[in-house]
Amino acid sequence: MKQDISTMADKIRYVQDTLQMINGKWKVPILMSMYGGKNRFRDIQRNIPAITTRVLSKELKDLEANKLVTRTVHDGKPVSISYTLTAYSHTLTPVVDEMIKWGKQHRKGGL
Amino acid sequence: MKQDISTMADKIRYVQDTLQMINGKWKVPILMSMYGGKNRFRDIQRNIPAITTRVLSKELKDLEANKLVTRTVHDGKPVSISYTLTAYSHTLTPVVDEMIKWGKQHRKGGL
DNA sequence: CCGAATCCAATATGATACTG
DNA sequence: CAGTATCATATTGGATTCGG
Repeated sequence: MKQDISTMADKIRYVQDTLQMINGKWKVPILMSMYGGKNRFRDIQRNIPAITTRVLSKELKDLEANKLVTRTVHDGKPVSISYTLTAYSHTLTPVVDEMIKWGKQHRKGGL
Repeated sequence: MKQDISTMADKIRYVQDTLQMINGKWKVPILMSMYGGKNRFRDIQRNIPAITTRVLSKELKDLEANKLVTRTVHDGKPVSISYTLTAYSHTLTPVVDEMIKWGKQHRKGGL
């Protein structure tokens, strides 16, 4: 078995890289709400309490720029637009799952 | 084996709770840099590239308010002050470890 | 050394209204 | 429905200085 020879400074840099991808209050919740498949803007918004269209719009653009979501325009009358998670975004699942676990066990509001 | 019956809305709330504890660019790196034991302000600052005293001061207060770190004043001439992690802060280890792993595998700068 | 105080810039978030 | 535009506030981050 190999041991982890990363220095603490390395680890801090890794974490900072991760944080840059999912920074802010909204990105992880948005990704979570999209797990099902195709998602329309309005549906995502309904799934995230209290997010405004302005913020959601900006966050979706960030996520797209980071290759975590894909935006697709479906022609038709009227055109519909859907957002889907990329395969890449699924690599974040272990991180997100640990965050869910922690929040569940330690939330202040009680169970 | 029990299944997880949390709804997506629940999970989103859990994650939001977690995010509130570790929000921002600095809290997780600060916690990581403190793993060794007692830490003085100046040492923590040295471990986190580019953090200023103002930010570190504020973040340490937040972390203290959230019971993740303890501030101790050691009498003497001159007095010295140390920060240590609480037992509670160690419950975040799985989250932090996953963030390290992800950052290590996906960082843009290459290995 | 350990911060607090001050000043300021940059981002993030929010409320509301509006367009195609 | 899927956003954009505008305005306002809040939070964060940074530079510098200063006191115990």
